Amino acid sequence: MHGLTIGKLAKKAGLTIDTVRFYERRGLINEPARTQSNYRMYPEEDVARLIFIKKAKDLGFSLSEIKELLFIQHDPDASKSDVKERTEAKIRDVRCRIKDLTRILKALEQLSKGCDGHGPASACPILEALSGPEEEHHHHNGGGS
Amino acid sequence: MHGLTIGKLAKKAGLTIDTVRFYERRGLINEPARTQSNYRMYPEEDVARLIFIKKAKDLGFSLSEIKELLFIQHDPDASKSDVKERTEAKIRDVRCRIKDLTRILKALEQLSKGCDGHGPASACPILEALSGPEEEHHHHNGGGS
DNA sequence: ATAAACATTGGACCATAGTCAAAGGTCAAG
DNA sequence: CTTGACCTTTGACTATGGTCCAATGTTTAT
Ligand SMILES: [Zn+2]
Ligand SMILES: [Zn+2]
Ligand SMILES: [Zn+2]
Ligand SMILES: [Zn+2]
Repeated sequence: MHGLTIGKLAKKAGLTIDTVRFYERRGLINEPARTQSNYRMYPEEDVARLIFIKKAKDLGFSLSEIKELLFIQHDPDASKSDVKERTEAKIRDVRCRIKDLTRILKALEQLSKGCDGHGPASACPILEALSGPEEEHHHHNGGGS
Repeated sequence: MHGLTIGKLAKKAGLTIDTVRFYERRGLINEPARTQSNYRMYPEEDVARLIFIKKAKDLGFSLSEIKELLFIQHDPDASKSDVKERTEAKIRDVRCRIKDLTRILKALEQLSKGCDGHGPASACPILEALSGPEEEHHHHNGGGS
């Protein structure tokens, strides 16, 4: 018998069976062949495909973005620039999120610095700042994952 | 007549009616008094409370964390250190997320640098890197929001 | 008086990425 | 042949933060 059952596949890829089936429903992996008894039988290549998904996820790509990357990977007409553009878009997205978080961090640090941490909360400058008048604030660019 | 209907309140706070009711369900604002005709009537203070929520949200606090902050704010026995500790925890959380994103950014930049963007995707080093063998990777500290 | 604007409730639905359970069929070992 | 491990399906549920809808009731303005 050649091929892997879903359990073997999941184990090789370091995922759960549920996750593999979830990716199938989402169209990230092809519906595999079935045995006479209706068990899914996967080709060895699907291990690599799942590892691809995991790695891309670790890089911050969403499942739908990963789906596109997988499609590109298997499209003979796709060009490197298709991949590179998506990578650069993700870089912009991540940079934007880092900027947003950095602004938040600065604001939190300012607030924390203003509070000595002693005495009743009723006189806490952090709470006072949050209770103060409204301000303008930045709005985040769409972006993926 | 004193007090605000939900529409006025939402407008003053810059939220939608649905969001105000959602916050009520989540216990972020008290259930308000009702008129004879069952309309919610809010005290003016609730405007400040909603603005507090918005500001805390902009600082990266989750609704359940904000609920705690609001509770502290109105607890005569609460101390500044309760607030400060939560602020510092959020600072650690945000720093951790920035670090995670920075690692991701570096990895994406490396990948992007390796690809000239010309030619067929079949020879794209980005896709090759994603198809390669598995590596160890960092695991993110729990953390809130 | 009548229409527009506003309020009420309950519940469904969006996206994201799974996770779990129930009820049953299949396969390998002892 | 039975037990346990493995597989099948459907569908519900988790967490987060809302958003929208229908059907109905109320208030306000003209
Ligand atoms: Zn303080
Ligand atoms: Zn941003
Ligand atoms: Zn490339
Ligand atoms: Zn982290």
